[in-house]
Amino acid sequence: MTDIPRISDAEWRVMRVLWEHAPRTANEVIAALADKTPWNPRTIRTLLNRLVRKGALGYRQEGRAYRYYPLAKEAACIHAESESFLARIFDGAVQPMLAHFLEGRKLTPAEIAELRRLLDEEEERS
Amino acid sequence: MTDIPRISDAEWRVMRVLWEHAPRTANEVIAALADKTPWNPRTIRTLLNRLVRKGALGYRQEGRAYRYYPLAKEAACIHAESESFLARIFDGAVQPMLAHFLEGRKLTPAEIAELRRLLDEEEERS
DNA sequence: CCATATGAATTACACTTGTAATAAAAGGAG
DNA sequence: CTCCTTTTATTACAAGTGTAATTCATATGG
Repeated sequence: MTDIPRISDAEWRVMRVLWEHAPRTANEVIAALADKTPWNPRTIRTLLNRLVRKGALGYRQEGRAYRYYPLAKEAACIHAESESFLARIFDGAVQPMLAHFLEGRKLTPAEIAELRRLLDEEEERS
Repeated sequence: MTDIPRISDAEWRVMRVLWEHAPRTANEVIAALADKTPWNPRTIRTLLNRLVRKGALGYRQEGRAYRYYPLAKEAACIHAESESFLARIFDGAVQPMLAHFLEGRKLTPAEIAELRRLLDEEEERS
């Protein structure tokens, strides 16, 4: 589980469903995605299958169906993707990236306060 | 130019070189990437070609060679990619994304100050 | 016990991507 | 004018992706 499988765009949608709550059968995953995506159930089954092969999901047999659950940890996957994005688009420079997201974006006062708090923490640590 | 071409990982490296300074010949691009990537010059020429076909680059003939320059605007591409990343990984939620990047990351005091300033601005605008 | 329906497994298929090699064109060295 | 070199254009080729359809196995209703 130390090596993070590379998860594609469509696959992320599936992983998020299972990170949110697991284990789930294929049909439950399909139901959860029904109103968020226009995907054919076949497509979702294919994605589940690929994720198992990649080692991102595991499953337990239950009756004639499977119950899937994540093997890859959400935090680790988010971290990997974030670093990859940062390197790709901002050449690894955090500050310009943060500036980009702050600029011209509407945040609630509460969110701003929370971010300030994180900055304070960050400052203390150094 | 309103529709942003989808630029791949390797292609981004090339675009960044040309956004930084343009127009440039293929050889100049190759030289600029020589110490940053292990790519064969052929590979870089292929990427230039694909980017032209995608409409991300244009070129002027100059003697027997081309001088390439960006057609897609950097800011627009960065924006598109950032939104796509945000949607994909954080389901569009900015605050958790920012929190993720702030946590456990080393920023210089100057960078922290700059981010505070951006938060102030953000606050004023609302 | 058999046909059907349902789930998983296999196969499909075109497009993109990484990573080049080869072909074609055209200007400069002799 | 002809050959070599340099540059662009075309072709290659496997892996990954989006998006399913088809096949295989099996539990369940009759």
